[in-house]
Amino acid sequence: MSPAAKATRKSEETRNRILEAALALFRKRSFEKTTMRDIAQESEVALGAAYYYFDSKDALVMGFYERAQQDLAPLLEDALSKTQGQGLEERLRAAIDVKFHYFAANRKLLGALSAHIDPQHPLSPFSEPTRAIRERDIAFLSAAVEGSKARIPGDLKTYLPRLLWLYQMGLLLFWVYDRSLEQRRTRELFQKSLSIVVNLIRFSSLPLMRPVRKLATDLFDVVYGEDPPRPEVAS
Amino acid sequence: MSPAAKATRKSEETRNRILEAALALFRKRSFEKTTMRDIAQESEVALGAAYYYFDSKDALVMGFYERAQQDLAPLLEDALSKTQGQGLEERLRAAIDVKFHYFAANRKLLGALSAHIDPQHPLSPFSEPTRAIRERDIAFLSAAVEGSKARIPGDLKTYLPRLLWLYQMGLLLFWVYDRSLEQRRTRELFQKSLSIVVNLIRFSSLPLMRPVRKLATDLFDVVYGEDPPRPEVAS
DNA sequence: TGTTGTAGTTGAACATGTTCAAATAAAGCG
DNA sequence: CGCTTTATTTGAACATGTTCAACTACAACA
Repeated sequence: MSPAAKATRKSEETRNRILEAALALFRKRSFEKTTMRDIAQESEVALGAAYYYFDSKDALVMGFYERAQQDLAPLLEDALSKTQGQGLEERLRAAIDVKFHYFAANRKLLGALSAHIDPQHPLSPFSEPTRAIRERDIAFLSAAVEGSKARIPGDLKTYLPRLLWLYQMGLLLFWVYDRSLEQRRTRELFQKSLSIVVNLIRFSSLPLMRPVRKLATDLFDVVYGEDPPRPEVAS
Repeated sequence: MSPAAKATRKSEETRNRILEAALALFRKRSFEKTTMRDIAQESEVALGAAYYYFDSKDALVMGFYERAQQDLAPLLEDALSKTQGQGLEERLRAAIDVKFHYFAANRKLLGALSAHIDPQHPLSPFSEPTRAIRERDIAFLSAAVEGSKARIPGDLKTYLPRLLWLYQMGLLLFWVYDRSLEQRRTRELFQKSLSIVVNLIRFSSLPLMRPVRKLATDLFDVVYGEDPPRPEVAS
């Protein structure tokens, strides 16, 4: 191995060690109660070094999110290929179940990631920094629809994946803060709501529902409309 | 005036002075960029005194919220009495408009109040500390429905106000983060969505829609279900 | 091999929300 | 009034996220 490659690897190892230590502490003690000094100590680097690898405490959570997305990709592909050609409900359930499983050990930690509504906040599920992750996620829901038996009218095609992403996001959010035993309520909500969602899609896909679809998609366009050029931000 | 009353008044004045200074600074410079030291200086008290009157920086926002609710009550009553007996759409529009108007000067500040999804966070719109305010708010929506021409089926009666509160909350939230010029998008959303909401209520109130209503209310019960007794919290 | 530049590392210093023991003022009471 | 208790005020001290100038290690290169 070239010396340069060795250095790169060492640097990556350090970065990884810091991230691991951080996530372990976050899980053990919650995001809020873990200090950057704790993380530095646990990963045996100086405080400043942690900031050399991660811009902020939030960036560590972002690191978790990115890794999650990487881990999830093959799992989701697997779930979707196993349900290829089945009903939309089965495919959506399979995809969303993958996430519940994957995040089960980090349920609380997920809260740090989604605690902010403000689209300007880096960790918000609606922020610019999380855009790439969000879009890859939406692509999976798109694939779930595509590979199912469901026939979706053309005027819904572009909207449905984002709507389903919102639905799934709501479920995960509810789950994160679900204080019932073993998150029983989330399970019940998932079960009941998914069937309703799928029936709603089926029903709204009837040809005579076209005007209703128009109402919904118009509304969606207002919400998702592009923001105007931002005013200069003093830096 | 008795000395005790005088003291009470003086204390109230100090508290008020701190709150005013805080809100003025929040408006001028945003919640985040205002420090407690700024507030203390502006209101001419020591840093510690600010904490004597307000438990935390967040508590100042809570103070704003409480005052807003007090100010809003007569305005809402007025709006509702003026639209007595009119359609649900008019009454809801009137009520929600009152809020947009009232909060217009504090739109950004409202963000500090609603930035947190976590129901455990004191400032979350779903938290225990904001419960009283929330319930008074829901009561107004209840009154808006009651005094309108709309006939609501019995099985929806208890749910509708809370659903409308969620709707209104969503609108306000969208507004807070709406970066379009003069919040044009929020206005458009309000306009279009309100009509859809009212039509949805009308439609779902048809006798033959009873099973659909049952689906919806069951779902709602899962979401709003009581949490089990909380585990002891180490203090 | 010596030089130089880059990547990585360090801990002190800073800003800011919050706490707290001590000081002061005011109220109540005999 | 003098004493006691309570309310208010003070600013130093603390915890923690973040920045930064200085230092070290090491690779590349003449």
